Amino acid sequence: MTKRLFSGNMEGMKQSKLFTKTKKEAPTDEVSNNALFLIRGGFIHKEMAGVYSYLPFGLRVLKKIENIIREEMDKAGGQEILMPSMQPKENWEKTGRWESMTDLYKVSDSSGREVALGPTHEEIVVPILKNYISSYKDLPLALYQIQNKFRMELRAKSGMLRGREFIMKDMYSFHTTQEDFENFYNKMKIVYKTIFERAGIGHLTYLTFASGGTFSKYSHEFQTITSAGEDTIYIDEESSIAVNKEVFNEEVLQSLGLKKEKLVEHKAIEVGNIFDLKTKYSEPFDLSYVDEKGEKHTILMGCYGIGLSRLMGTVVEALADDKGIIWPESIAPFQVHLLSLGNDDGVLAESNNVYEKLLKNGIEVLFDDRVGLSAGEKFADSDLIGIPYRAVISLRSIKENGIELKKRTEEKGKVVSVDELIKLLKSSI
RNA sequence: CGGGCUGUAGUAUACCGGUAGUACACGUGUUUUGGGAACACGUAGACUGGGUUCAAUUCCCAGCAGCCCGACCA
Repeated sequence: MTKRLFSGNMEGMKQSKLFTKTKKEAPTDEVSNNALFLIRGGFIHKEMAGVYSYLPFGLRVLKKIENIIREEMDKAGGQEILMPSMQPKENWEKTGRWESMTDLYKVSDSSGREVALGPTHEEIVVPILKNYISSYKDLPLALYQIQNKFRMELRAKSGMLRGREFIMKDMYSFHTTQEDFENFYNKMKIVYKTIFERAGIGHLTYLTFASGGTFSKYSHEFQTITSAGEDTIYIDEESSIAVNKEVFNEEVLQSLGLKKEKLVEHKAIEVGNIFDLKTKYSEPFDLSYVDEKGEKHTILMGCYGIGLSRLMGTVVEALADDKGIIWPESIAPFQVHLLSLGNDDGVLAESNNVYEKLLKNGIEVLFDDRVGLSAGEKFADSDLIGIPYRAVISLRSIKENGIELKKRTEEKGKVVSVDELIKLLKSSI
């Protein structure tokens, strides 16, 4: 089932009309593979260190990631909301984080009023709920949003992996008992695993034990193997779990039942995390409920984050080859890249026919209808952009009575009919 | 935030104390068309401020910005 990203006829796009262009030269102010490919392919544009605009391709990928996450959050019982980036200083003073959080962006206007640019939203979501939650009957509850976050990283780096403004899904859950919380927390582990599988990096992503947890001594991270990663983790393939270097010691391994000699060291990037917040944020705002007996209790909380922009960069890092990006079908900007080769009128007419046919069948297609370009240039662009399937129409393919179809990961393609192509693409998602 | 390096066209680069050159991209035209075509013509550039100098894009200083290493990263 294909989810429509946009209304109207935006399922397809003609490259001759697209305002972005691919770049042959790599920019010198980026080093990381994800930023280099995403910028060269026209997915993103760098505004300043750690801050990027999303261009049409990049936005499409982002929307697809967003849809996967939204579906899974909704399935897990989450209710979607959208909270502001500008946040009152008083809320942050109440939790002590106006002073303690060193990477908090504080901005002031000409009247001298100071506000925070949200790096996370406990300070907002908790006061909201004070207006609505007062009984045990209102709980449990889980709210989430997909929204821009701000963090004053002293050193933004690695392209989309560590930005100052980035896009994150943050969910907050609210519970009456520790048991209820733990059930939900454990459910979220499975939900997260599903999300990373659907995003195409499930095979590289591990539930990782890290420092910072409260109820179980650990916090849980989801780490994806990539050499561009900032963390070092030790993976036990058999149980499919990992231990972050920060808590890697004999005592921890023993408590997790892991054998040191079976663990393999990898560089990895944290694509998601889940936290037990206990009453850390409900307490300062006195977010509480009354139970069946009329007794008042402070609400227990958990929080669950996934960096969407980081996930996008991670997929590029983890799956690209030396020619460019290799998108998983689930989050590729388009399902198929249709290339029209040569300037023959018959080829152009046939390409247009096929393009229209694909659109009518609800297939998302990027159509390289540009004239005057060499075949090599179109192939190189196609490899860089990384759409899973490439369909070529040329004098040669017409002579062979079909379309040359090749996966991005394959060396050689095969000739198929339009109907076979449609059938394949309809079933692939 | 400490240390280092770097700022020349949309991008990537060259040379230079005295008129800034090239490639990609872009525009016009002709040829070409299965792995980043060719030619011709054209558009477009020295981060900001101060100093030295007859003269600064070039040398010096400061600021700003970018990158790298480190620290930091609920």
